[in-house]
Amino acid sequence: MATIGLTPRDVARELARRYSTMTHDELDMLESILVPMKFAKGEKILSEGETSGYIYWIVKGLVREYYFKNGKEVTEYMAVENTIVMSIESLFREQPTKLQIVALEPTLIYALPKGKMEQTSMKSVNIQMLYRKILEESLILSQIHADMLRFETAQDRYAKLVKLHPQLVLRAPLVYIASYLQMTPETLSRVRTSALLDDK
Amino acid sequence: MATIGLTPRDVARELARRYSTMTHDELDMLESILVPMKFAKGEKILSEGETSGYIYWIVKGLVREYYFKNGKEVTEYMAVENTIVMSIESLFREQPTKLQIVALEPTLIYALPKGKMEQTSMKSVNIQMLYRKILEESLILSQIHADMLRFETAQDRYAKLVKLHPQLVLRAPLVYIASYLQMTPETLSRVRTSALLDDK
DNA sequence: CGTTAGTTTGAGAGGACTCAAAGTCTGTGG
DNA sequence: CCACAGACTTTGAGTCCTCTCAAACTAACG
Repeated sequence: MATIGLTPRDVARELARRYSTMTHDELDMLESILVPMKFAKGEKILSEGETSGYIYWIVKGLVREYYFKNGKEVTEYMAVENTIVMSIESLFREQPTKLQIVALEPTLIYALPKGKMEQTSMKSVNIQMLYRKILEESLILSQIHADMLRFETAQDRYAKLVKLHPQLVLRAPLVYIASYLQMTPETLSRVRTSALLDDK
Repeated sequence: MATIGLTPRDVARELARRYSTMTHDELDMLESILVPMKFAKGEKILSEGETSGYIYWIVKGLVREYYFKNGKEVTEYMAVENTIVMSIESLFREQPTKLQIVALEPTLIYALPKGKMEQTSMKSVNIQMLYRKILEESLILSQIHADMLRFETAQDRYAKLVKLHPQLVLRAPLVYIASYLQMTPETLSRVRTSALLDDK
């Protein structure tokens, strides 16, 4: 399999393309702080109680973020390649995480250490911008997610997810999609079969 | 009525205290970019279609952020004094806002112009930090809000709001609290009366 | 002090939940 | 390479929470 797009340099370029613009020197800086990480299917990326210091950029794979609520697992977020995951509360308040992150597929991540991002932000305006844009985009995404869940039937929520994140729907197990969409697995199963019927 | 805490200087100090630390020069800079705004009850702070350039810091009053979904008003957010409101998508993507902001009480705001915040961030590390912390805090709040709405009964959601934002519950009209909590006004009304009975 | 916005109460319908059980898939070890 | 175990998905039946629609009531504002 080709590895194009998977070297640290490629990743730095991709981040720059998406969130900022950069000189060669800045690309060098960014590249130098990236931390590559590999996870097998089912492996924990972040475990409960750890304090996270990273923003995770997913290069390849599928990842699930979840926590326990009233004794039940709740899927807070799922992400495929070319997106960002982080344990917001842990990262920014520097406290142990309640959110856990697992790989649902073999996953390659380049992690941005928060501390180094802050330091580097002081030296480079474009890296400062990169960091800020990442935060801004995360805010926008969290709003879009909230909107998807607001005042909609189970049917509509599922339809919207299919439109917004088709990859996710195709690759993630039903149970997790269900809890991401705030419904029981049984309901999602029924929604899916009736959605199929509607298509005809 | 006393005006302590309401001068630009006081506001700059309060922002510094909450989100960063600052030298006198930096306080001067911050103070110089603050834009005071006054709104009467019912007045629009941001109207549909405008492109917002501000982060609003509420010094006094109560504010509601809402949009239309399937022809109905949905309350996205409400905020009292010493909190921040902004139209995230409009501000960061520089596009016309779908979110509108209205004052539910006479409201005093000091607005932080995004452009100037960015410029000033390049001159001052602490203002850079202030800006970043504001974004980080907003992310955390949006998660806490999402958690409040997840997999809970109408009763529980209301109870949680009372705990998290008692001021809001006391001061905002029932209709808006209901739509903020994703339930109909009828349901909230019933929840409230039965909550009273439970207390005895 | 009337008019309108906001809140309460009632009755009925329906979507999503729970609990239960059967069926299917997947990966690991013999 | 097959078979079993555990994980995941589907199907069914019954219940309940929240919605909708309707109407009465109350409060706020000009």
